[in-house]
Amino acid sequence: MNKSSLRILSTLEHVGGFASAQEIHRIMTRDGKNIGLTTIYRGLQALVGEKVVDILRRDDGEAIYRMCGVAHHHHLVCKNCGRTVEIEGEVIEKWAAREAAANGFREVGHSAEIFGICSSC
Amino acid sequence: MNKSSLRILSTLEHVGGFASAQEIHRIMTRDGKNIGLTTIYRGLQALVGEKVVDILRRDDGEAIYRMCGVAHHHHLVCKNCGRTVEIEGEVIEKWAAREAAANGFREVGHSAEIFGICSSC
DNA sequence: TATGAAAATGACAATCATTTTCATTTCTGT
DNA sequence: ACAGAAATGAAAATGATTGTCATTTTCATA
Repeated sequence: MNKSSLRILSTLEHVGGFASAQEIHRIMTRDGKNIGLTTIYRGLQALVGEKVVDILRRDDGEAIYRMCGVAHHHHLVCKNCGRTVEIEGEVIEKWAAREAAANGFREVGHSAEIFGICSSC
Repeated sequence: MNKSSLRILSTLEHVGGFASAQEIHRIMTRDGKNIGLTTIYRGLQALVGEKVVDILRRDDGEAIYRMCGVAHHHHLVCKNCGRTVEIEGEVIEKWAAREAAANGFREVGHSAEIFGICSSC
């Protein structure tokens, strides 16, 4: 994690929600932080690689970034015996964020559950 | 719905899953169908407007299209005013199927909902 | 059949986000 | 201080998508 990545991360933290590379660059430039657009792209790539930052897409295809939150998990529940398995749901987080952004929603949360018949039943 | 839109739709039907505008153009050109890339883009836009075709994004941001199926949808709900938007949830279907299979579950169903504050609130 | 307005078409140029290149600068350890 | 490595950013390249505009097609009506 190098210095500009940290500066980018701090900007991302400051804006709160999502921001595109170009927006981040505009903001940092406006605020007197001196940084090149190229460096922003590289920094964001690095942060995404380190899973510190999430990337998703606006409707027009522009990539937007946000700090990774504490990704909450979901449940797989047996309709018959009630056995519950905790599962990973990163795709759901992205889906929720993307759909919400596409429709102009803020302060987004979601629920998702899978139910079926477990192998023992 | 004009003639080229129909030809595009038929191509899309033929390929089955998803295809980008460029891919559709490549396929139609290869198959001797004479059509310009611009017309493909316009036709796809029209089809999306008529809700005959769905648009989504590849990871690299390229737009891909498919015929609207009867794919069941999900809801994006405003916590404040209750406004509800129907949204696409193909990723959810896949996620549910994959996680269920990984854990040996059968007869799988799922629920997923996103909630937040809509742009008017 | 002829005609003219409106819609459709497609070649080409423009736009815009993102990536690549490459010369220069900044670090890092010795 | 010095060499080599990593980081930086300006500018050019890339690639998808959109805009422009002259030409062609469609189609209702005379």
